[in-house]
Amino acid sequence: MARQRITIEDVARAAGVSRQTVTRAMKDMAEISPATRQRVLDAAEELGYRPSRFASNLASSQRSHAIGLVIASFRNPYYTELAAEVLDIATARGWQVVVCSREQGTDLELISTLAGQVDAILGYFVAPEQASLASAARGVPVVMFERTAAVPGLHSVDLDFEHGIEALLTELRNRGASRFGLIESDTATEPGPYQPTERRRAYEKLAGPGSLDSIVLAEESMRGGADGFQRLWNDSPGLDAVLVFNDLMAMGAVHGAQALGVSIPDDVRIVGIDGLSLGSVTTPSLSTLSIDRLALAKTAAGIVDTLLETQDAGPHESIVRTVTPQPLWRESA
Amino acid sequence: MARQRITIEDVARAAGVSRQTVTRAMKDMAEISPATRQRVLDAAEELGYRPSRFASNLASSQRSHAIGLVIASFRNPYYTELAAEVLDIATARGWQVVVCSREQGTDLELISTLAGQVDAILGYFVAPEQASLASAARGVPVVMFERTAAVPGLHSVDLDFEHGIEALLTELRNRGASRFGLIESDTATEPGPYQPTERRRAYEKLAGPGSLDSIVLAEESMRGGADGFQRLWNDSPGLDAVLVFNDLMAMGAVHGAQALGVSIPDDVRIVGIDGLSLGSVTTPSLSTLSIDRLALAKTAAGIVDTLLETQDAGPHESIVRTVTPQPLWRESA
DNA sequence: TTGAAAGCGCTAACAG
DNA sequence: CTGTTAGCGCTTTCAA
Repeated sequence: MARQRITIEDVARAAGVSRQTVTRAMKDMAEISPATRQRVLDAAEELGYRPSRFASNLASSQRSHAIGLVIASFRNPYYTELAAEVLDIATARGWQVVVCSREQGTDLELISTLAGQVDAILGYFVAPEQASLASAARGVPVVMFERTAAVPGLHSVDLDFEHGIEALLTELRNRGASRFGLIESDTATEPGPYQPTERRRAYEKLAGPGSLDSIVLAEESMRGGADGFQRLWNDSPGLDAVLVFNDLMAMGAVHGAQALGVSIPDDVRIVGIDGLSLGSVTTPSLSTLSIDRLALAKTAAGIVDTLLETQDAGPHESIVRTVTPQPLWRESA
Repeated sequence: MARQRITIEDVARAAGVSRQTVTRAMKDMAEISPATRQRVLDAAEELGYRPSRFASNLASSQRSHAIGLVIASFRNPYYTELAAEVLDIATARGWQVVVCSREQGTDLELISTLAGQVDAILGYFVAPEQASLASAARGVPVVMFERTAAVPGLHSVDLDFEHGIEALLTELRNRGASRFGLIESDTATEPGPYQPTERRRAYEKLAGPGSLDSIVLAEESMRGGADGFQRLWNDSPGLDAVLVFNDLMAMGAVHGAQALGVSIPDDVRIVGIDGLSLGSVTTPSLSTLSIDRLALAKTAAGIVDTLLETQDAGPHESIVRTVTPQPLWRESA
């Protein structure tokens, strides 16, 4: 037979008082005599009483807010630093944050689980099927990073890669580069057919026909970057600049190049995307298209503010905001 | 005037059905006609209805579990990798995880807030006053990392630095080192008087009188490590081995040494603590006392399992388990 | 200073 | 297939 949970009722009985008196004792309220207070506390401790967080939240009027955050991985500092920013902002607002990584389930599973626990969901989703995401969220607003929201109930903080990459290419050309390569992530899309990322599309569009010489897919890790660079270098001699999907892979690419005896930035310029602080302490330090994670977090939080305020007014049209990455020139390019 | 929350009652009224029928529609239950189902769903969408997670969790018998995790920082991969392990394990058990960093509040504040939201708390705490931690937790069990629990309601996963550091020193001596230095964290203790960390105590005890030549305090970051090394090197000529509080600082120390033209490991051996995977891709790669984060996470989860099972049987004596770090020899030592 | 009553919003067990 | 009746465990009036 399963032991029943110990409730406030049990404590009240044990201490010979009413439930209300137990509440008074537990919450250090004023109107209670020290004697009964102590008696109740002892009884509670004796029984191992622990208030139900669901019951107390239900009964009390001042609701607590919680948001869910889904990052792609805990093994990439970009995401953990973003999580740090989100946590700071959430803390300032008194929100709890439930953090998950996309490695723990499919988008739909994660959203569906979180929807039962939080008031809003932020995160990185693949989102090929936005309608199903929205329905999995059962009315809980979802703010997606780097995926333009197109159905009600979903919202987004987009990244304007076109302008960022344009600035990058212009300066790269000024510095004498003319033959560009790209190392692209092979896992940035859901299981299923590979789809070019927005980074790639922006790059292809801007590099112009002929000037973008070669593209390889690689695993989204440092090792993948090293490997990708070596394939690229072998397949496409004469490259003088390589853009890499993210900084982690770019740091790997630098390693891969060094292992081949290729000098950076003399033989080839390497540029990442993200703006990790780690990139400033490598040798050479990493040039990159920097994404302002604080701005991302703030923007997302602002959307949630709006949504939470109007949450009783019916369904909400998509809110779409944009953050523009900025080139950050260091030594590798 | 504040708008009231939209409840299941409102939806029922709007759709002209009972509350129970609304539940049936929302949860895709069997016994309902497609027509009314759709009508209810439409009404719910129209009103922007979102079920209260507190009410539904209270009412349904199958409770959901959540744990809180407090890490020291999101800027140190050691902690985020630990978080990744904890998340994996929690996910496998169907637990939600609320993550916080110690930068967001004092130990007491964090514990007190989390106590209202979760069923157990894991984390890094300074814990000079264990009794107050326990009382802030209001009966919610707390599992501390690297702090031996000494009062009921608190539990711990300790690290056995003595054995780990002993192995480290023995091998370092075999390799010819004899004059040791230590770069210690200045922030590993709560605001207040500095207290030597367990790492330092173990090191001092084992290095023996006279063989431990110099100790500096430095900020717990890469920059702090670089700075610490330079002070140490200037103040204490003749050192041939330096142990550093953690890998991040050790990587900084390596940089600091290189900036001074000091060769590693020829002029001085540098050893970190943590076992970050990042340490394998630096130049030179970092030797370290590796802490098995998966083991830490598993051990903590095991304690929580025990606690959750017996949660109705009264208060719980402290459970204390230990994990022993292992030397990991790479190039820097 | 304490107790009794009335919900919070939802789900579960029954009836119909 | 649908509605009614009870709670879940706690907090909040309001009396006493």
